[in-house]
Amino acid sequence: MNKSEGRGVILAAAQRSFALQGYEGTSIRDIAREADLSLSALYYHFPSKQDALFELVTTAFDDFLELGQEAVKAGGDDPRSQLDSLVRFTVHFRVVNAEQSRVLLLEDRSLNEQQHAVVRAKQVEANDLFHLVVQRGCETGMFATPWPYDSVRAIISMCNAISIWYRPAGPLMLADLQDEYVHFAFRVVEGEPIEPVPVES
Amino acid sequence: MNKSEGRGVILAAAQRSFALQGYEGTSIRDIAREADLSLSALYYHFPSKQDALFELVTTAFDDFLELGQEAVKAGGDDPRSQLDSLVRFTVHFRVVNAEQSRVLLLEDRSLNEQQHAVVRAKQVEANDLFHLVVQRGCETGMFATPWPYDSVRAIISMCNAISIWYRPAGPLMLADLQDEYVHFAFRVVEGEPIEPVPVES
Amino acid sequence: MNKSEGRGVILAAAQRSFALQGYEGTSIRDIAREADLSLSALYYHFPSKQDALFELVTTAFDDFLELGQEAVKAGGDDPRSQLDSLVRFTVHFRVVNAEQSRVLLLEDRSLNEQQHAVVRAKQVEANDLFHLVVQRGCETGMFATPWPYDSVRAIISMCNAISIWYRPAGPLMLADLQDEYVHFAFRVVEGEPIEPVPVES
Amino acid sequence: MNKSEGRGVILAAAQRSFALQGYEGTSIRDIAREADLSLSALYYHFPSKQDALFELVTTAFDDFLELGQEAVKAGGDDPRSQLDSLVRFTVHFRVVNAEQSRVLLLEDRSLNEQQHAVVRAKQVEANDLFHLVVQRGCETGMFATPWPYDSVRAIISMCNAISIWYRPAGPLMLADLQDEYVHFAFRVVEGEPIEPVPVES
DNA sequence: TATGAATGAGAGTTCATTCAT
DNA sequence: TATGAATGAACTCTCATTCAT
Repeated sequence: MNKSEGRGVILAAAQRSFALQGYEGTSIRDIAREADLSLSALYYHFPSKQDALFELVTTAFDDFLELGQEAVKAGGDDPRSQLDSLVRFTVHFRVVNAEQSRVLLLEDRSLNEQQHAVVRAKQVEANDLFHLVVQRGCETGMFATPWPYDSVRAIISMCNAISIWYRPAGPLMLADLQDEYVHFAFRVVEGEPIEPVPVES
Repeated sequence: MNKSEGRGVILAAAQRSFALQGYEGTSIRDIAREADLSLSALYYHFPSKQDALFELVTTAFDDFLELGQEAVKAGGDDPRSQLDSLVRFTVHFRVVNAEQSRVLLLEDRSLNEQQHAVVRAKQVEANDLFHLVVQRGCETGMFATPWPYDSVRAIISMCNAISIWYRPAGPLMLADLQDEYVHFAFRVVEGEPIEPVPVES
Repeated sequence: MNKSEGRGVILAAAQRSFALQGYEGTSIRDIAREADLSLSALYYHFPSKQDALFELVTTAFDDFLELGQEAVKAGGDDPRSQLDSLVRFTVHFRVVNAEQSRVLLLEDRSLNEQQHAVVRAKQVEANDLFHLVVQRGCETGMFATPWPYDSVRAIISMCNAISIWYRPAGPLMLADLQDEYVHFAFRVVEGEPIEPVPVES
Repeated sequence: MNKSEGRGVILAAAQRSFALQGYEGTSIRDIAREADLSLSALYYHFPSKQDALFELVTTAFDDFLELGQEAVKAGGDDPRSQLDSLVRFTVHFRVVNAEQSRVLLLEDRSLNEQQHAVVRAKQVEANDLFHLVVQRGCETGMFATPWPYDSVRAIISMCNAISIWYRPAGPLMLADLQDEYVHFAFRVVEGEPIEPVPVES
């Protein structure tokens, strides 16, 4: 197993464990077991448990950011289709990368101050994806909400929560969930959705 | 200090610590220090750290439930004023009892299975406060959302998140926040708010 | 066992172990075994292994200093009888407290910077006991050495080394050793001993 | 880099590290870093950390012994000039090879029993250089000390200690130090130095 | 009621060392 | 010759908990 393989295996194991038990609730022995490696092998690849968390969280944010930016771009120039695309993507990300999302959303408090600062910056950047879109939508009169900033907070909150309650075995199809949340988002910012949403439970 | 005082001091210290560092990230020595008590004093009052968490979480849920039920009642028979009252209360609770809320929302995974079952039941009960109101609102035609169930999830998610991002030192007054979130909730369930919301940032 | 007893037992065990295997070569399990205590009991009494070393070293220096000052005083005003008394005491201390001396002489490098500074100050104070006596002896013409400072270094070095090579089971009686080293010391500083030394091997 | 170069680099790195932090306080990673080599490269050249120490210590003793014997020879037949030469050489060795000396003097306790036996033999041989000279000096009446054996211990102790306190940046020139210690040695054995020592601080 | 002293288990981390390449 | 990857044992230290007083 070469170095980058090793790192990958460890990160995957750590993500699974952190998502399930939390960072503090996970021992590095848990991770080693999950990765089917010896304790010390972990320390060949990562200087500390916290560094592994940091790498997980930053990677997760970078992934989200990159794809989020693409989603906005894919929405063209129209804030409405940008919001549609961004919410659709976010719901997708929270469902498909639920573990990654749970770690990123819940475990950042276990980073040290310096790491936290880095992550907070990425967090702001990620939120700004939404803020910019909604801001422009309001300026162009497409969104009528009196609270552009807090409406974004509300939308982000509802999307993020998906990664916590969503169970893949459940009845909700991802596509339906995306439709729903796009709908909710447009309701919150008080804009017209770009296309009629098919009504079904 | 009598017994019930002692319990109170300990629970307060535990709540502060758990809210800040998480259950697993808090040692029983942290709590003792925070409560300015000896380690053994803690064990006089609580059989274990986990039991203290359990008591915190159940109390928090019971508090929320009791006041939530009152809020619904205070809304009379009209699902619209019930929703108004319920959201207003929830925002209030998440702001004023932010620590309690953070523990209740984030630390339940550290309970044991049996405790978790108890808590999950209360969680369902709490969510049902919203579901029943929205359900009735839809049945009476006052709320037009095609997804009564998931719209409640969205509303609950956005309200709960407040306890995470809200900083009391910030510019947002509680009353404004309540107005906003009531507004958002009505937008999500697609109903008419019971009174015009004053527009200000 | 009360707290100060506990500390005493641990310090004794640590001293024995450090003297034999060195600080770095001694694990806290070694100390615990030697003290017949559990690992964790050690941490009830000392915050760290290094702190135990620090306490040992400072105590050893303080003991040496206090008794050394008394020895000088006991020598009255005459630098010759002061030197006699001081060397006699030092040899005694190095023989009787050989373990303590070995730790103090060899393990100070394992202290942290701040602790080291404290210890270095005591070291200087201890050496000054000799320097002051020899200085005065030279000023009064009783000692003729052209190098008062370095002759003290030589005397201290030879005395300290005793704690390393001396074996109590060996043929050398303490009293004889004291006579010898007093004699050596006077030879080095080039002064007349205060009394004829009985010659025997 | 060929094999013997590699060994040299490693031994140099080990010596530096052991002298500074002690054998037990030095990890094999410290040595690798200091030698700018990989961990495995060390194990190509030495079967174990302890073997490297053994080689360092034996080499140091062999060096000292060889040069010490030459020093005695260079002193001709006269015990006085032999002692002069031997002390002069020892001081030189302790100053110039201070690291080597510190390892040899302080770290032998970390050898295993068998290695220790080998080293102890060399130690005896090295001390015997002095003992033989002083013995003859006493037999010929040139040295008057009543304790030939212990006076050697004292002389060796004061010389060895130099490698511990000496700082090359300090004011003491090597040549002066040699003069001083030759003087001290003759005082201790109670013999006439072979030449007048120039008096200066 | 409350504490000081102690404990066994387990935490994260580093150790000297090995081995396939 | 030399290395990257891995290992088991041991490290210092902290954990939740107990118990005699």
